[in-house]
Amino acid sequence: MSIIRVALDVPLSTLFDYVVSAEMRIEIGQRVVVPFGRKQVLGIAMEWAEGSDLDASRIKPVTQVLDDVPPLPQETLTLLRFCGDYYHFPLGMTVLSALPTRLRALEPIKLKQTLDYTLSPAGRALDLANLPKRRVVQQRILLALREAPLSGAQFRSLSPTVPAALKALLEAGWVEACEPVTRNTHTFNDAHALTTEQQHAVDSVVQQQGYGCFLLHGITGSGKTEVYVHLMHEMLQRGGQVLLLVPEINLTPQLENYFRSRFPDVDLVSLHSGLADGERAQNWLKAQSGAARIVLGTRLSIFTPLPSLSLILVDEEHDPSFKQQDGLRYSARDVAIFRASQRNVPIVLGSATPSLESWHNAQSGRYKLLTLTQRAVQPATLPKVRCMDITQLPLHEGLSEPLLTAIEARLQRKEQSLIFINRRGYSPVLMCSACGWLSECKHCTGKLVLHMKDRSLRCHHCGMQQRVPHACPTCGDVDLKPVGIGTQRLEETLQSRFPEARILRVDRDSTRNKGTWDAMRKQIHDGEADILIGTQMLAKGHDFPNLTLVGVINPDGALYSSDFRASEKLFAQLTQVGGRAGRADKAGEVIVQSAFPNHSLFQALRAHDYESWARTLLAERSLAGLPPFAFQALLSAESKDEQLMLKFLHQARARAEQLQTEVEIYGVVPAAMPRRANHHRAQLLLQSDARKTLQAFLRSWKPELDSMASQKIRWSLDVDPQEY
DNA sequence: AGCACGCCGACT
DNA sequence: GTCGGCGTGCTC
Repeated sequence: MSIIRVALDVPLSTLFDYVVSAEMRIEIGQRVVVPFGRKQVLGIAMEWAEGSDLDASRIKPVTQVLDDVPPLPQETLTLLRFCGDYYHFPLGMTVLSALPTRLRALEPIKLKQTLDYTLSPAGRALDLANLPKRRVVQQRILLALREAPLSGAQFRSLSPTVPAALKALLEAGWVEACEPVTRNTHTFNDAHALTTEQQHAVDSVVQQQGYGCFLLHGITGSGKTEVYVHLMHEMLQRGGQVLLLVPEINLTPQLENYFRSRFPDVDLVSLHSGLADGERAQNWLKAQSGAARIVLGTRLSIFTPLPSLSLILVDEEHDPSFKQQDGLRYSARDVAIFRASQRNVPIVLGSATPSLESWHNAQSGRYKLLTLTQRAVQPATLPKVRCMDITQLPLHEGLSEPLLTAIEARLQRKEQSLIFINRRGYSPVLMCSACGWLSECKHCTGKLVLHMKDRSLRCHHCGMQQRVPHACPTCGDVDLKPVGIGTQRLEETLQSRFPEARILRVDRDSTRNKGTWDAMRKQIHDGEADILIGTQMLAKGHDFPNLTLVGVINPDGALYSSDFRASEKLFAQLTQVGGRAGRADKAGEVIVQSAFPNHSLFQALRAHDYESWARTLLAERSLAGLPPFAFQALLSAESKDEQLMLKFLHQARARAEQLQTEVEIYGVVPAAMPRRANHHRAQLLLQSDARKTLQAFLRSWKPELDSMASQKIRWSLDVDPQEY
């Protein structure tokens, strides 16, 4: 009697044993349907077992083996085991969360067979001259097929109307589907010669034998993408697959088009949460089969099986969105590095402002540093950065005169300005001018944000919404005033100051509807907006060639934040928004309004000197014994019952101390947002100089936490936390 | 996580 | 006498 151990989507660290009947064929990595409790659930066959600790009578048989798709390769299973282990997350949930939703369903999936097309005997005999002249695309297809069979991707590069023409030709019986042909050449649209620096970067990676981690540090506009393209080209020539990880979904469609235009006949798929379940599964399967040669994806794509993976690229490696903030709290960048070493292939981390973790590793020699110092598109220059001291300047609704003058100059020159502000809504708070009452959320620690459009007060943390009161709830005074500036109020102010200007506000409120952001981007590109007001959404994204001014409204919060990474993030963010200005042949300008214009952060920003800034921060971190000089784990808990939640954390802390570890155990402290949606939240930080020590500790501590758990408490353990 | 079982309060 | 609250425990 054989027993197989199956991973299931349950919060338990164990696998589950099932009996496999003699006639049932199961391969490791296959999806299986098994009885669990009173339901049938989907699992992954992980390993064969010699026997079982359980009484034979309790072991149920596997219901069904799904052989609709190939099994997950052992390499992927090993990667997932590593992740479950490293992030101390239940193995079954780790494995299942790596699968596209559609493949977690009990129903088998129909694999869309990717076929090539070739001329049928009839098509071969056809005289093209007899074809109606107007059927240009059909003619082009037939002509191309005389040379060799073509793949879907190659067809697409012929004309956008290929699908209809192909359908007609298939119906006419001139063209027929055939088994895919293996090709070892592809079309590469080489844009222009690489700079010496770019060439050096490409050569270094190309010459790398086996695993090697490269940090590609290149200022905005220095052509990191061009390096990626050339690396892809090289790896494709060698017959390999390339995985490119990118931060957010709102960028993927454009990037996808871009890479398609550079490799018109290469099979490229994208993987991100914006895809429909079916499409995502099909793309995933295309990657798993090896048919997709380039895979472009957000963090979730790091677990995709790639049989001939030969290079991983992580663009904007410092970006916080690579870290998952719930469930399996993995860092896709870190998993990517593990995967590259597991696979023994090179990996490139690219950024204008690398994370201090990566920078530190590059300094110590663990990573190989590749630097791009020149802007690739001449004669573009880096934007000039000016800091306005808002303690010395009068402000009009939050805007300084120099900034307003600069905007006006852009309007006259028919150029675009971008005002970057980190608060959406009209104003971040409503205040009673009589008694000082502030609009606070009943359910959270946060303030209610005033939204003028629908005259509501909204909580950005729990989603609570209420109408703006007519009078102060405490003293009854009717003089309620908005305090502080949000995107909506800024829009109003600028509109009254520049009545002729076309102002576009880009934030989560204005782009909520699907497709809106795309439409807005087009508007900006076509020059149909003069002033853009936006939150961090606008910091990333494609170049707006006519944009020459970026204004930053009071980013000071990060300078005295309790989050020790706040200033690192701010520098990256400001560098990124600054990079939006003056990318074409027009010089750009960045104006930052701050109460601390001489802060070292702004000095470094003005000098475009990431390196000295990183040196300063690393010195501080080293002195304070913080990451990257230490490794952390964070236990967070929340509950409606504050006492119960605190009891859990204190008990967890006591157990940790009993474990006699060298790991430093901090006190139980309230979370950054101590109350959210009526849940009280607190946390406990663990730290060690050695990853190993921390991991060993967590391994013995985690089971204790599991046993202390109670239904009323939600808790999570975050290894290498990025937010607190 | 689900989903049972199980033991105490207000209802036909 | 039952319906149903959510505390506790198990799932191969």
